Amino acid sequence: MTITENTFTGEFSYTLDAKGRLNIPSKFRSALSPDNDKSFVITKGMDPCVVAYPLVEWQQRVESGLRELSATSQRNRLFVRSLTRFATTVKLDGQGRIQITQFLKEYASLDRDVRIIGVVNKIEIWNPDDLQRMQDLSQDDFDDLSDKVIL
Amino acid sequence: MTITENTFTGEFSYTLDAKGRLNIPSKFRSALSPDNDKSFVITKGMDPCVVAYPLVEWQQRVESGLRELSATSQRNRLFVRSLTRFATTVKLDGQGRIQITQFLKEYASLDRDVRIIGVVNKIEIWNPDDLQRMQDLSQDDFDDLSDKVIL
DNA sequence: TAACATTGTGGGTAATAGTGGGTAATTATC
DNA sequence: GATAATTACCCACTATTACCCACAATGTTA
Repeated sequence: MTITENTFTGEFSYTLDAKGRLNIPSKFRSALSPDNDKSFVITKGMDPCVVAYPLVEWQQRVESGLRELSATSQRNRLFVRSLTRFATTVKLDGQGRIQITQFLKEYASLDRDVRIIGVVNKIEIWNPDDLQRMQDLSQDDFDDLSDKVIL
Repeated sequence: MTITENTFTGEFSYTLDAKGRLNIPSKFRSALSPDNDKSFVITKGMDPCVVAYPLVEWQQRVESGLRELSATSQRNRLFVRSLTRFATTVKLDGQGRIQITQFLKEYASLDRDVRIIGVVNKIEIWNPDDLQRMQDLSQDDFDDLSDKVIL
């Protein structure tokens, strides 16, 4: 198989309509493997954005990872809670859109125009202004990380 | 086999048509190994040009590395985002052309006439004027690099 | 050299994608 | 249990894209 399933790249501009519906780029929809049942898990990102995981990615990588964290540590409990509290499973409608919850819309200050970007194994949904405000990596940081990837 | 797969050399002049389509030199197309499914990943270059990787090259060298980076680190998130945001998978059409996204056209200030050059494992797409403006390496730089490559 | 294949380029058309809105079904509220 | 609010499902419109066909120029083969 050539195209990598559940892998997302690129940046797209979309609009959040009056009913709170958001179109998912067609390229992302077709990258979703069938076992996801056309569903994502959306939750609060670490940055001020909404993050959407393919359902199976969430179950296999995130949920199972969180399971490993001992609940005796307060820090762990806070971390787990912060991720799961706002996590919602959403399914694509007939037109390929998902519904963004009120809380997440406010958290990421999403208005009408949003920017959707693919970040390998997940998707981020941004307010265009916030995205632009994110500072770039310094050259030093870039150099540190460049042994992970050969460009 | 005479030609090395997924290896590109030479410089070619092509035109970007009104629909944003760009022909890939026939030599490059035939060098693409079949497992690429006639696809490239195009993205922002470090220089003001568009870079195109054969799909598998991108998956093996870039994507798989990015997958290993935990998103709990802010630096990692910035790094992954900076590389994937501008990356799009494009497939050759029946005539062997790819579609250049609006953003990349603007970034590399690509107009009608473009210069395509093969850079071993990837392809660069330049505005001819910008390419000419790039100065050549000095003899000192050559000396510094001479232990890396034997000419 | 004549016939043929390939390559770069252009354009028409059908299919798809993104967006908006109506209505029925479901859920929540009183 | 009746009503209001929300959500899910369906239909519709427009712009973009993908796919197909065409053709001139160049290269190749018999």
